[in-house]
Amino acid sequence: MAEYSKEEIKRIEEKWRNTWQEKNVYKVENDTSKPKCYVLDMFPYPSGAGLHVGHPLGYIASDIYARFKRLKGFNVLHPMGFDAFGLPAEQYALEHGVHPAKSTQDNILNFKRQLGSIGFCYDWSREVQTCDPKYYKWTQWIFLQIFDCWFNRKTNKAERITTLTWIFENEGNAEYPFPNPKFRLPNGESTFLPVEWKAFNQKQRQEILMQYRLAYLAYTDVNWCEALGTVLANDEVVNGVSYRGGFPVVKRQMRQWSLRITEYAERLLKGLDEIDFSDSMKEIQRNWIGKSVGCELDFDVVKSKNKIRVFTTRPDTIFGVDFMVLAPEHDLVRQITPSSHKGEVEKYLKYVESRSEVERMAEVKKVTGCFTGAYATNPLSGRQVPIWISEYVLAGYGTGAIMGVPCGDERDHKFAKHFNIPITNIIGKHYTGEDANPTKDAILENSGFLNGLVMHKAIDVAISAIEDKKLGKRQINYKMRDAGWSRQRYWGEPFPVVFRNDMPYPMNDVELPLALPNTDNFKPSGNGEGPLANLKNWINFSEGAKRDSNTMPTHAGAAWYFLRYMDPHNENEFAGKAALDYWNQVDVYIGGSEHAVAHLLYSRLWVKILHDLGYLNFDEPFKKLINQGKITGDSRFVYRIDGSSIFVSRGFYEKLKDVDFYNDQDQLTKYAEYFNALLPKPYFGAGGSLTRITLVDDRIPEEDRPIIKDFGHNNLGLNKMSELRVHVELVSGVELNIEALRKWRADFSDAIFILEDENGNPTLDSSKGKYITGSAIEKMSKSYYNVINPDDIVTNYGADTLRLYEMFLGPLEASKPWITSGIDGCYKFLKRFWNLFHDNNGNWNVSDAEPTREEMKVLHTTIKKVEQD
RNA sequence: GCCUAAGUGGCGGAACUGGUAGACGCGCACGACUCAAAAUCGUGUACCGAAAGGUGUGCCGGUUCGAUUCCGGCCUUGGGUACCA
Repeated sequence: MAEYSKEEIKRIEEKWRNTWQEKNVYKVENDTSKPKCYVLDMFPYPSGAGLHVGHPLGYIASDIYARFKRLKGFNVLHPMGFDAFGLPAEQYALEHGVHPAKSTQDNILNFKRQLGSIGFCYDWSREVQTCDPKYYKWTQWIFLQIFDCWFNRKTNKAERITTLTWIFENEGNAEYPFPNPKFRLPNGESTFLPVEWKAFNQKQRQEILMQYRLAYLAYTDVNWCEALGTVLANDEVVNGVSYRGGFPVVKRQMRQWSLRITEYAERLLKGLDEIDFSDSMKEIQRNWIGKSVGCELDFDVVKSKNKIRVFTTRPDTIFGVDFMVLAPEHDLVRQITPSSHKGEVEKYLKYVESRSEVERMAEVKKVTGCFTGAYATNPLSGRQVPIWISEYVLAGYGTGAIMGVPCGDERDHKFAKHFNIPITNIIGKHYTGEDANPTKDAILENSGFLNGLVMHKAIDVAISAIEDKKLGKRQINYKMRDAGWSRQRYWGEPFPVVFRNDMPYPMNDVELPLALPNTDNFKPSGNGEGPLANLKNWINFSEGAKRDSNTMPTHAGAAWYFLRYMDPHNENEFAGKAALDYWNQVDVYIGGSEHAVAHLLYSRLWVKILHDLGYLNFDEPFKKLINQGKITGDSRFVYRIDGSSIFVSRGFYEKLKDVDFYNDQDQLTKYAEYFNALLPKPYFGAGGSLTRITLVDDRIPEEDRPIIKDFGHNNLGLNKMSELRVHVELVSGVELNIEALRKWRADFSDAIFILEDENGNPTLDSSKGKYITGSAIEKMSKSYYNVINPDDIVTNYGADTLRLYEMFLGPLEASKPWITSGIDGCYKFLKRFWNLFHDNNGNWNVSDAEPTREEMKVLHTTIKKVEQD
């Protein structure tokens, strides 16, 4: 066959890319009689690093599917765009003084060039960029729709605020309690009558409505990250440090926008049953929502009118309550503490306050607490139990108070043991006295009217009794919190509201977009306000009117971009009704599992709200989700003897690493002699006395010779070895290219490499032996020298080889290593395929002869198989 | 700990609803072409065994005429998650 050089590959691919572009072959129309298919990739954040081979994996899969569906007669929407707002561009601006708009555009151009070279069939005329004012106009508009609605728990959907004001004018709010049960009117009440509503002034009404709005302002505990100068969402905080950068995060109160996603907890949970996500993905979302069913009940505080309300999923264990625990932040702590215990309690509260989030996270197992001196009465048994406070009880979950059942709950058990609180056993031999047993299968003992019942059956009996006696009620709790929606950042969507008299009012549709003002000052203004606060004229744009100095999180633009693709140039609506109805749900959505909680939940939420408001006739955005696996890197290691510049091949490393370097003198002597036999002069040997052993470099004159390492044990100078990563491109397979390595890093230029020959013997002669490297599969990272850039593959082998090989690596969903050795196979495969239709000179060569029955059979079997696969 | 996915040759991985285990590729070996190498093409390649034959899908057991596939128990690895009462 004709061989194609790199230049020819480039020429051919360029030619067809240009042809496709000129002829608009991938342009998609909205009005067509064809059935639709919507194949979507998670749009990328255009980072400065460009694409690596992991990025295109999902894009290639979706591209193949889109192409297939198109050939099968579907009208396929297969767009691409950019999630272009975000923190990295802003940080880059701070460090390099480049405006985020500029660096973002540069990065987008680079991404588009890279995507283009892989030959994707996107309809680029539908491209969206979340930082484009024409786009974020509608992000702001949708935000205002969310601001303008509330969740009606009776109809189980979002409704316009006007329906709520009508209710307040006619019925008051008795039937529609505040979503936050702790909220009180200035008079201390939680309900009001229509006459009271009418008497409220404008600001008071707005404050009450704010309690119901699905996008609302409130003073909330937020994750404040000093280093980033911003607030982070819960899912941007991992183990008490920031997801990006790993900086410490502390709690802080700020007036923030939030989305009342908790109102949708149940619908978000139920919706999972209707959509085709992987089990693990659904499970992650379920865990995040964290539904638990149980009951709330009140314990009377002895010699006081106070009641402590607890939430429990195990009311069956109520007779096993040996103590109560309040969160340190609980409102009642100071009220119930008698003066005799005030000192102790205040001391403990101080201690808790001093504990950072990081410390609390790191020392989860540490038991701390303090007795308040007060007692509570068990409403069912009448028994009095001590009330403690402890940081293991969280203020933010349930009621911020628990009933301690040490025989059944591990944490309660540890607490009781630590503070010597007597433990009541209600589960007989299921409790050994050593560990708590959370079983539901035990027969209850010492449990009054529940005696003799199996625990899982007693749960319902106990709840019924509690409800009958009006001690409490059945209750469902969710772990999920409302979503913090303010960011103290520059590079995001401004909030389209105007503050008058400290309350926000929506801007008119015609005033949108509220453009992000231009500035060169991206520094956070400190004390919680974002860079926009530096622009005094913009913030205080007119008398008595202020703008919000925060911007929205990147999730905002990403929460609805899949809708904009349907009608990307519409200037009157976020997308036209006809387009929305036609394209409907995304049929296949491909992207990484790292967006499991944030992006997917917020997208689902926005779609549900827009559905409730009548804009969409579907209430789940993604019919099917496929999570492509990560492509991991394939790193290469060399083994350096510590403190020297001698590298041993892997075979010796494997043998030596198990040797006891301090005690196994015989083995070490063997290897030292073994290596010494090769080296220009003896290198390994006694570098000191028998008691003090040092490693020295014999090439340095003795008087200047520094002690490189002092081991104190073996006297051979043969020390432990370290693994060093070398660039994967310096290695073919596992054989190191030594000359390339010497050039790669100057400090390796004089290194000695002990090679291994076929029999595993050491040699320095490169014609007799090889340096074999170690290898490991780990994440692709610049610092691991294992990053593969798809551009290089396209240049050397062409786009088709890259595409084929990425699909060939293994199942789309599995994470798998990028091992370059296999790419030749795909290249050869394509060449052989090409040769089927071309002669030796590269000319098209097929026969027009009538196919035989046998040939037709093969053809159709193949078609069928390809289609099914 | 809990949830979840997975474990098959030297390697990446096939095998759809229980029906010939190892497709395809890498690697390796041999052969053809070549003065030679590369490229290309062909043949072989799960393991043990000279062969006949036997053994094999993480381990132990079960259901079945038949199990990589279903059931029970265990081991290992990846991912998620955790003072959530």
